[in-house]
Amino acid sequence: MNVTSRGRYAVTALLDLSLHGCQQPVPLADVARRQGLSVKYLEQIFCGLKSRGLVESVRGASGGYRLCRDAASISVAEVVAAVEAQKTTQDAAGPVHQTLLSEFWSGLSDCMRNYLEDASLASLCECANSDKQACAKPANRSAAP
Amino acid sequence: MNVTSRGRYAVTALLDLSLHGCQQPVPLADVARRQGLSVKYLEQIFCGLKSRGLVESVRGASGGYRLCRDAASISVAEVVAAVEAQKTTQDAAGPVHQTLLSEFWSGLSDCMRNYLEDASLASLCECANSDKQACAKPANRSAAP
DNA sequence: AGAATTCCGACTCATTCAGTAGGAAAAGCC
DNA sequence: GGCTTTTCCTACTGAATGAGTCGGAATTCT
Repeated sequence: MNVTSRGRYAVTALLDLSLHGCQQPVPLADVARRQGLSVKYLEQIFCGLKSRGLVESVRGASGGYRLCRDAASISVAEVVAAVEAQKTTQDAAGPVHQTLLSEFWSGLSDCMRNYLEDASLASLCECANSDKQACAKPANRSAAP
Repeated sequence: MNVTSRGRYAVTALLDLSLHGCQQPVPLADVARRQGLSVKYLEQIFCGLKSRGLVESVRGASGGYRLCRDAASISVAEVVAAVEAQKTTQDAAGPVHQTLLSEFWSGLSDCMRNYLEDASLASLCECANSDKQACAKPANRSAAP
């Protein structure tokens, strides 16, 4: 179990998607502009997201991405796992040198997983809206180099 | 918050220390032999452990390392932090791109920290002894390839 | 004096992270 | 039908980090 910035970006991007995609697909260019990321990097991330069935894509002009399921039913754990899984699926029973401690360490993973499973995209949206409506505003965000 | 294999080795090594060091210091060569690690690598790890006041050293022949405090008062969190801190102290408020999510991610760190703070070296020792007396017995442990 | 240890600092090697780049295929729009 | 917008695919780069090695100096016991 490991969370890198790629995983955090994935959550950010999906949050953006769920806030802005009311039904029609959202192009990555929009997400990129709003969140200050590169389209190319987002493509990579969404590749993993799609292969895990979290989003679906519409190709061609006026295409983009859309959540496959309700935002309330998508946990952060799933999102992170989707993009983390692209590279390696470690975290198995791997390095044997300490069988007696392996339970303890896998307990740590479980602990993290639980935390991430308890949060859904929808619940984060609510937080975002009440705390500070950071990314809810499509306007007033010019390209700042 | 991040746990690498260095942190896991540190816990392993201190566990070994607390099982075998009854009062006199334990040389790293012994730990290395029992746990299948290199002395050089252990030196590096114990450097961090010592600077955080978890162990004390005795130099020269028949020297070695000894726990500074009772095994029950040393949490795994401390051990991990000690060797993790050697390299970088990241995990601060760093990458700003998502202020709204930063609380959520730092909550994850807290979650991990709590888990690691709840376990002491002593408690792990007990586990080791009851589950399977892996390293508690100085005898009947020949080098099994 | 000699052996056993910790101590110190540099060094290597592989992997992973983060991000870029270029172009091909698909689909809407005029 | 051609143009544009988009996803898709695959490779590449560059920096950081992790894991571990190595050689030798300082210290202290026997």
